[in-house]
Amino acid sequence: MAADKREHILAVAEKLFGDKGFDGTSVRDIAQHANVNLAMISYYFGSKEKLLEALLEQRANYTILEALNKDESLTPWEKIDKVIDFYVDKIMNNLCIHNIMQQANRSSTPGIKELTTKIKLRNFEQIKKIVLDGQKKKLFRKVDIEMTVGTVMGTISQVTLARHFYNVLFNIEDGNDEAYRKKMGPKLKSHLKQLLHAHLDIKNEE
Amino acid sequence: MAADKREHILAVAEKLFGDKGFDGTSVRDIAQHANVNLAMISYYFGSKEKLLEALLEQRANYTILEALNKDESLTPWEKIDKVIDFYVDKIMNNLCIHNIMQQANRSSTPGIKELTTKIKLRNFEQIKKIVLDGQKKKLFRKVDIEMTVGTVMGTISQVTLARHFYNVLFNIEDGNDEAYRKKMGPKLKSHLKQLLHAHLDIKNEE
DNA sequence: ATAATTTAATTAAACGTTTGTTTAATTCAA
DNA sequence: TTGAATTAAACAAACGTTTAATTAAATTAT
Repeated sequence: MAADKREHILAVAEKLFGDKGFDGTSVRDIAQHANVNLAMISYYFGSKEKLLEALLEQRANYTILEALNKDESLTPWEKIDKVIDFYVDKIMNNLCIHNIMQQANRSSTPGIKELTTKIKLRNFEQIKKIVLDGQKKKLFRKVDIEMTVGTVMGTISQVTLARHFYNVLFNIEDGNDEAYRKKMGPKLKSHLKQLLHAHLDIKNEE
Repeated sequence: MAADKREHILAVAEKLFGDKGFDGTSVRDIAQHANVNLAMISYYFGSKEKLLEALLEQRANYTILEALNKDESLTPWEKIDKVIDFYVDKIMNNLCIHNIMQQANRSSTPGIKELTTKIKLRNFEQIKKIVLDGQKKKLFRKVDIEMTVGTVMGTISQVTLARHFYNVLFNIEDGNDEAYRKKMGPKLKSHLKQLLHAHLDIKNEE
């Protein structure tokens, strides 16, 4: 069936782009790993670049944050914790696509650059709302919001990007996605929560 | 002269690898931008991979941290601030090589992978020492050291890797290195100091 | 329902470039 | 005059993409 094959190609491309980068992955690589004729990729997607665009557009449906922000029953503190849980899970379960997005900023076509920036901006705005709300309610102190969000995103990115470094640090087998998730996911969550609580708490205002 | 030419090729390669990635940069690209015959790159370095290795080995002389750590006159708090200043300056003034190191983890030869990991491990150990010392002196509270260092490295990396994102956020012209340094450097420093002070201060122990 | 016809999916082969690297000849400096 | 530096040209391999032919599926007509 056609739709299944398309999806399969996308899944294979995600893995390969994530592991070896866009430029480091050839169309023949993808075709071979997907057990698909080379020409099928041009047939379905038009080109290698378009394949990447299709991949990003399909995988970047970060709509849960908006929903979370509309939930009036949650306090800003609860929202912060939920955002961390959501983000860490999301990225730890999509290591490849996250790596692709981080790398997509260089070289690639302006369209892809703008697409990834748009996604990041949308997420940033949602977290910003939470922090502003917490400040209005006199729970959070004054902080540099842009940099605070950068710390959350950056800490998580660090764990997915410098993966080999953490494999060595924690004796995790290279390439074992499941073991990495299990070890680093909980570590990331509790660290980020503790960090943001100390950072944002109005009691720590200087 | 020979040594100068070698250095010039390294400088050009650094810029191009940093901008377009290792796989996205061709040997002909480098030769052309360096105004050097194509064959000179093989002649001087042996291969494209070896050129990258030479680049990393030359640029990764992070010895200042060790010196800083031996300075007994500084308190742990002062050391933290100095490490942040040092790191931010270092990376903001070497945006390209930092991007290269972040990307070098995928695809590339095991030798390069190990080299970048070794550098990161060395830096990690130095910061770890400072934190442990602060804890021994009852100034810092108990924290997850691996993740804390990850936050520092990750926040800085985020600012260099997601550069286009911050260009949009702060209305900085794309590609203007100097403007980026001037805007983001101070922001990074003051944010990280405030963040770590709240995070590490034993008074914020829960 | 079956045959005819049209559309979609799939293939192997070839296209022209670009890739990293090497060669063999030449120029330069010691 | 010897060895290093530099060059233009060529190398084979890999690249993304296209072509033209074939098979499978869907649609229409009988």
